Amino acid sequence: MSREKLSKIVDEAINKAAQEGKLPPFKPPRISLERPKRKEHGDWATNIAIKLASQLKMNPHAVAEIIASFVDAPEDVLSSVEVAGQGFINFHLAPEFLREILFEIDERKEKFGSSGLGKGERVQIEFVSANPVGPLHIGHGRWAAFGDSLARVMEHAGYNVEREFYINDYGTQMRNFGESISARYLQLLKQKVEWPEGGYRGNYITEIAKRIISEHGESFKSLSDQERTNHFIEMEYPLMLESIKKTLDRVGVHFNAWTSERELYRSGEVNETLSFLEEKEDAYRNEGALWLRTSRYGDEKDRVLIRSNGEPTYFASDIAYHRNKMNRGFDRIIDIWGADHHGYVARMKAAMKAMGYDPEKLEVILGQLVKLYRGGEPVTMSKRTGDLITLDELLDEVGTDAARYFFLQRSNDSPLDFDIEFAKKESPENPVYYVQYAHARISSILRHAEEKGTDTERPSRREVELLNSEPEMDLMRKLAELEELVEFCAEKRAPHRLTTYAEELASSFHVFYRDCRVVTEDAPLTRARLFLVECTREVLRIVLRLLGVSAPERM
RNA sequence: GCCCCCGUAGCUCAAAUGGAUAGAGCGACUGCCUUCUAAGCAGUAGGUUGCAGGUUCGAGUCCUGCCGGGGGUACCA
Repeated sequence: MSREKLSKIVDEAINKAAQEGKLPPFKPPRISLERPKRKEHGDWATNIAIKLASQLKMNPHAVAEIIASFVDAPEDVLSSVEVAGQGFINFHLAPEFLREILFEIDERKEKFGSSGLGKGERVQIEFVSANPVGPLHIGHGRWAAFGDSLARVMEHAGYNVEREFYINDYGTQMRNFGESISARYLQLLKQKVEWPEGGYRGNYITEIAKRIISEHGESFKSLSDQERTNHFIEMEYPLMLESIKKTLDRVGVHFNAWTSERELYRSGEVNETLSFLEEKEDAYRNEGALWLRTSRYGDEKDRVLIRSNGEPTYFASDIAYHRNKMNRGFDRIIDIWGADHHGYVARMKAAMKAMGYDPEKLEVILGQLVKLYRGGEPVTMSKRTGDLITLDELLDEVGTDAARYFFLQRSNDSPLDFDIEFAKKESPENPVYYVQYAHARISSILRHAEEKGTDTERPSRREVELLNSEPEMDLMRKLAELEELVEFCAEKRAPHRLTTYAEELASSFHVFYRDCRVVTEDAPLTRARLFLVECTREVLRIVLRLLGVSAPERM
C-alpha cells in the first residue's frame, strides 16, 4: 500500500461522509499520512480528523470515527482501521498484503525499491574536486562517500545521474605546488632557499623532490626559478591526479567526467564568458580590475573577476565552468562544497543569474568539515604542517567498508569528529559489521540448506501464508519500507538515512533468526522461510550497495 | 557587527509536510550457545532535547531573544 493509494482511499472516505451529510461542508484539506513510531499505532496513520475538527468546530475523535467508518478497502489489504489518541486514524495492513512484498522482491531483484520519482531527470553531481597538489585527506573522503552514495540513491530513485570531478589545475595552488617542490629540490641539493609564500610543507613534497633527484639528478638546478617551477608543475600534477584517482578507486568512487580548469582557459571559454558579461554590462572595470555586478543579482557586493595585476580569479573560471555544465543540458546541477565555501554560494547563484540561467537549477550542498583527532588530541589537516593524515592512511587503518559507513552515518550539515585511535579501536564494533553480519548469516543459512540438499523451490502463495509470526511480519514490514526510504533519501539529499535503515533491517532479521529456525523437517515452512531469508538478503545487498559497502558471504 | 551550520543519554549520533510514551550504537550492569555464524538475542540503568519566551489541539522540529561551539564575511582557492 503506497502513501498515494491510501491517501486516495482516505480522500474518498471524507467525500463520501460529506455527501451523505455526516460532515458539514468544509474546505478540502491536504491529507497527510505518516509512519507511526509505535507499532500498535499501525502501519500508517493520518491526523486528518484533527485538522478537520478545528475547521468544522467538532470533536476530533468524533470526526475520526465518521471518516473511519467510510473507509472502503478490501480486507486483504487493510485488516483494520482504528481511531486512537486525540483523533488519529490508524491503518493496519493485512498479512496477505504484506506477504506480497516477497513476490515483488523476487521479481524485481536488485531493482527492488527503485522508482520513477526522478522521471529520468538529468542530474550532475560534482564533488571532491580536490586541487591535484597533494593526496586526498579525510575531508575529501567524507565528500567522496556522501556524493557517491547520493548519486547511487538518486539513480535508484529514477534520476539520470552523472558524477563529475572538477580539476583545479590552474592558478595559485598549482604555482604553490611547483614552488614547494622546487624549494625542497634545491634544499636537498644543499642550496639555501627562501621558503615560498604559501608553500606546502607536507612530507609528500619532499618525497617528490627526492624522486626527481634520483631520476634526473641535478639537471634542473641551472634553470631559472620560474622555469624550474613550471617544469615541476607539468611533471608532477598528472602523477598527483593519478594517485588521487587510485585513492578514489579504493573507496569505490568512479567519476563519469573529469573537467579541467586549464582546459576552460585553453578552449577560450573563460574569455568568452567574461566578454559575454562585459557586453551585457554586468561586468565593469574599476581600480584596474574587472568586477562582476553580483550585487545586482542578490549578492551583498560586487566581486572581482580579473585582478588589477591581470590575473583572473578562481571565480572567473568557475563561472565559465558552470556555464559549461549548464550547456551540457543537465536539468539540475548539484555542487557539494565544504562549509568553508559557504560565502561563495550567493556569489555563484548571482553569477548564474547574470549568465541568464535559472539559479534554481544549481543546488549547493554544504558539508560541515571533518575534525580529526588522534587519541583525543586534535590533528590539523593543513597541507602545510607535514602532519597530514591522508585518506589512504585512514583506509589502511580502518578499511574501506568501515570508513565509508562511518562517513555516511551523519547528516552532511553536522560536523564530524573523527578520532583515528577510536575508529581503529572500535572498528570491530562499528555498526557496519552488524549489518554485514546479517548478510553473512543469511548466506550461511543458504549454504546450510544447500548442503542438506533442501528443496529450494519457490513456495506457493498458500505456503507463504505460513509466515505469520510476529518476527516474520516485522521483517516483511521492514522490507516493504525500502522504496519509500530511497525516495526520501534522494529527495532530501540525505543518504545518511540509509545507515539507520540498514541497522533496523539487520536488527529485524537477527530477531527473526533467534525465533524462527529456517531449515527444518517441515518442507513447506522451510520453503517459505528460505524465501523470506533470500528476499532479506536481496534487500540488504541493495542497501549496502547504495552505501558503497561490501556484502560478505562469510565473516 | 552581519550571514550560515550545530547544541538531544557518560561518548558518537538518529528522529519524514509539527503528532501519540524522543530512539540506536559504544561504554556500564544482568541473563541466553549439544540445534542454520554469540560480530547475535533479551533485559536493567542513563533525558527538563543549551536557556527564556511565543505560535499551535500538539514543538527536538516553526518564530523571537539570549548562551556556547564551528564556519564565512579577500583583487585566496
